[in-house]
Amino acid sequence: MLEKVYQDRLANLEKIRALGIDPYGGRYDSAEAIAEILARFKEDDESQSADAAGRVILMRPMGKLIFAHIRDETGSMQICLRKNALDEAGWSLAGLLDLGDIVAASGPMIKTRTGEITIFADKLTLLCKSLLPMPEKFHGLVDVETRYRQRYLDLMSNPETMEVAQKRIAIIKHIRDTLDTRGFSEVETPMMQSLAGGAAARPFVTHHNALDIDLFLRISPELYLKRLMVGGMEKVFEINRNFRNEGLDSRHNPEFTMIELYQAYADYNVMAEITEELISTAAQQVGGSESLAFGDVEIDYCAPWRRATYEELLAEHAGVDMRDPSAVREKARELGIEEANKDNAIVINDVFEATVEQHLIQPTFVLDYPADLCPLTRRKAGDETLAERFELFIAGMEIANAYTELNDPAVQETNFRKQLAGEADGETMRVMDDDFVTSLRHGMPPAGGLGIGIDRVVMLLTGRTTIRDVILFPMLKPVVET
RNA sequence: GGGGGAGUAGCUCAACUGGUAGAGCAACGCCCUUUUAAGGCGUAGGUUGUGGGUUCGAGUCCCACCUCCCUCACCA
Repeated sequence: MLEKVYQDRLANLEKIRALGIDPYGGRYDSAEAIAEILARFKEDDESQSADAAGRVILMRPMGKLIFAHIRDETGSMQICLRKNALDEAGWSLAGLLDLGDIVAASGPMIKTRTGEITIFADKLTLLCKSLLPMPEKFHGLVDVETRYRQRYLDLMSNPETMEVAQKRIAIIKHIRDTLDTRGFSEVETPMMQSLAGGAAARPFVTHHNALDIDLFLRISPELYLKRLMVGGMEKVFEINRNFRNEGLDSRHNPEFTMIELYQAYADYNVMAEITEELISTAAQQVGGSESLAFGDVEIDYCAPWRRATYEELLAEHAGVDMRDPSAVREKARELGIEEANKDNAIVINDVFEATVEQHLIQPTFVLDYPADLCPLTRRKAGDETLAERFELFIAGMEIANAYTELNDPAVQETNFRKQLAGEADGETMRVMDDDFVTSLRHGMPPAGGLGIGIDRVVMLLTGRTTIRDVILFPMLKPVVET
């Protein structure tokens, strides 16, 4: 059947060629964005005209008159093709159009008696013949697998998919603009690293043939951005992909987009303010409100957000004092968490993840993590057991992570060497990076650093509860030919 | 990786307790100059994800495999 449609359309393509028309079009400069055409339309003015280009998404042929809807990136509108108004080749072409073809139509623009703004074309230009059928015109494309595997079909037939993609673009642009205003510079650091540092995650491994060395796709840009701080760059950020060789689900994709930023002479409190500003203003601008639905909850992005310490939250939700290891271990056993061969910090964190995170629905900064969990973070002044770190949770998801950066090379070296019992293999943050320690010995200014998961922010601000809806080409298993 | 669910025409979906696989849209032919998912008449379109099995008979029941979704674990 598909083969028959294809053959029919190929036949139409040859008929179009026989009319002397190139079925694959060419440069076309005169089209105006459909949203702009519709916006400038004036009621009761019959002297208007317009020129629009887009994909044919609906067609209603009625003898010597064809109504069609075309859609461009900005919207869709009706065009009308009439035998009387077109030249002979133009009318022949109109008869050979299929759904999915890309055309341009220009001519007078008036409102029909049913109230629809319509271009009554006196010129029809074929810009590209489509040889395969569009998804169903009313229901669009529903099959999730096809939506992900053939995203172009999803984009062309489901306007909300295009809308999410545009909002993602707008959010990232908003972040860049805001940071530019604050005096930050965007930099690029290695995606391929000989040591996978800066985070705790299993890396992807690849091989460089000429050097005959294994390399890791980065799990974090952190240690490179800090080297730039040592070099004298005071406000830097990078928006790029990180790669983590772990499970896939509705909140995790193996490659995901992070922004990391560093500001000299700042601390984690400054990072919290920046985080609030970036996300709350993005909610306003892109989501249209500071209160947005996510699943069945309503998130209020109006700053300032709740700030609570790790210790307070653990007491509130787990009912234990994190400074009392035996109480924490007892709670862990109660929760069914294996604790026997793990260090205290690991057990505390397991209990925290099991009891607290799911309750952090409204934006919440979790402050002051146990220092042992944070090898790259400065200890808190006045309490060496805590680190000046926050994580931001929204809708139970970790959205951001920030430190007052550790710039003491001796402490950094010690932390790199200290492997905590109970950390999963290959998922420690304590990878010895001698060159990084050397850089700290040259002196890194005190600084605040921040990482924000862009995909998850886009999820929140577009109300999408699966990460695959905000990544245009999410990871899927390749189709196996059988 | 564990548990649960799904896969039927190009698309969106039906098919009772195992009994001749259907509809709408799209396609093809004819009619139609103001339609709005246009309408009317007609035509064509299927290895029911793949491979086995049970049965007189399998889309339906059983086994294995593939892919996707949900969920748990890991993780941001």
